[in-house]
Amino acid sequence: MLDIQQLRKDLNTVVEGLARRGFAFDKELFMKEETRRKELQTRKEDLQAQKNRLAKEYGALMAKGQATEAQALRLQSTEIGEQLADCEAEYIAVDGVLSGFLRTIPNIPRAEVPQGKDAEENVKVREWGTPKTFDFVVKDHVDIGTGLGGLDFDTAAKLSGARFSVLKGNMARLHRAIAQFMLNTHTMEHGYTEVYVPYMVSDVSADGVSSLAKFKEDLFKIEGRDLYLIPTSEYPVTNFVRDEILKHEDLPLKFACHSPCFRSEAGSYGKDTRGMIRQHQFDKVEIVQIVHPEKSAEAHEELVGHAETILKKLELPYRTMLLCTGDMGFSSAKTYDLEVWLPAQNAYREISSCSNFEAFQARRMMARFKNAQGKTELLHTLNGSGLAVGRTLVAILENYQNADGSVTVPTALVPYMGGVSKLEAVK
RNA sequence: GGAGGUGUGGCCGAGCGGUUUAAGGCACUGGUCUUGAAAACCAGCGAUGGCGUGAGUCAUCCGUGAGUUCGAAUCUCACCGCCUCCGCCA
Repeated sequence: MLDIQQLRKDLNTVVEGLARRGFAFDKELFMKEETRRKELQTRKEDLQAQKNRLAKEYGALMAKGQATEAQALRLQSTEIGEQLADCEAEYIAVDGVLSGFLRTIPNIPRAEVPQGKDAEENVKVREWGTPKTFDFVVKDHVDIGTGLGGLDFDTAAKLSGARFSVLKGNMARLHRAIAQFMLNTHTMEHGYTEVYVPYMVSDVSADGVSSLAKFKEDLFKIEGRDLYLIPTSEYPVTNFVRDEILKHEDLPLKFACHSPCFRSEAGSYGKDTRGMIRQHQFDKVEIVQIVHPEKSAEAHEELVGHAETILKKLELPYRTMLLCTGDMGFSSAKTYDLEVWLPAQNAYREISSCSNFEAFQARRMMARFKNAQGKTELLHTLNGSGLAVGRTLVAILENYQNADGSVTVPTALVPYMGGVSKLEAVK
């Protein structure tokens, strides 16, 4: 959510900022509703003040036994009460429209975010590793995984339909090893606190991190309950600080969380239908930081570095992309995507997305802290995938495949595999 | 699922129809004292929004929402959370 004060004082800057990401802000609607809202609020408060005064005077008169005089005040109060009821009803209606409108406006991109309309215009900021050359025809992760008997999409389809997978044997173990390895790296080397969280959140929590009104369709909802399956553990974890006022000396908060993620993938029909790239359910290790507003830009770079460390340790070639204004998510002010090399696709594919939301989420969820001067201020929130577990598995299968169909386990993961250094056919 | 209890500021906790402008304490901030610190003492100290250059001022907020009343933290109803006991169960 944007700052209403800024909208009032500096509307044009906001409108221009939003235009950069292709969002047309309805200036007229906003000004009309906002003017009306302010009028109604002033009137409402004035009536309330009158009513408060009359009630007090009434009490004083009754205490003195002047019942007749008191009676007159009571009539007056009733009359004001009626006016107040009308005014209040209108205020609630206007305020509802306005705050509903405000909550569907995306964040303003930071100045250094390149202008662009879609992923085509993202900017590469760095590249790490060199894609390996193979002296045989490379297979994609589906052929490799099913060939070894470790990936089973047919059984998954029987159980649950499309976009699910079943893992077996050392393939399942490797999947678990990847998550363990990531979690250990972030907690033991990067200073994050491990958390375990609910995989369902309330509508209020969901609306704290993004716009529930806008993105309801992307989530799975629990029937008959106001609960949603989380599309990422950003949802529960960032909400730790909702409606809180933290102490500045407790900042930054850094959390790492391994969880499954559930996405309806509405609107991506026909996209990445093969394999594990795009699933209704996948695991992810998320890293979240809650920081002082002056530190968020710095924290963002650090957090991207933490995600990159995982790819480096796994020796997977990747590149770091700065998303252009048109490709950023709703709540983000700046986003870096990490793209890992997939030999079978002969392309880099997204494996992590690291965003700085600045005060956007904090304002939605009233996440604040007391600064050194004792004033309450909004926090800044950031998060990133560190990394998507399923896609990491895909990248390992493809990059570490051997001519005989086996897959070498990356050195960093061997200890997590109980010493197993190669995936062979599952019996 | 059944029975009972409970929800008040950053935290603890009093208040159960009208100077509540939410007591008191802890924590925090400033000051006095001290070589320094602690202790003690003095003072300050909630959130959100409106108006005002400003000192200020007004409104709202005691789990949430409705209601009763001239007036609600306080009374009524519904919902939600938490706690205790019983039942069931991984």
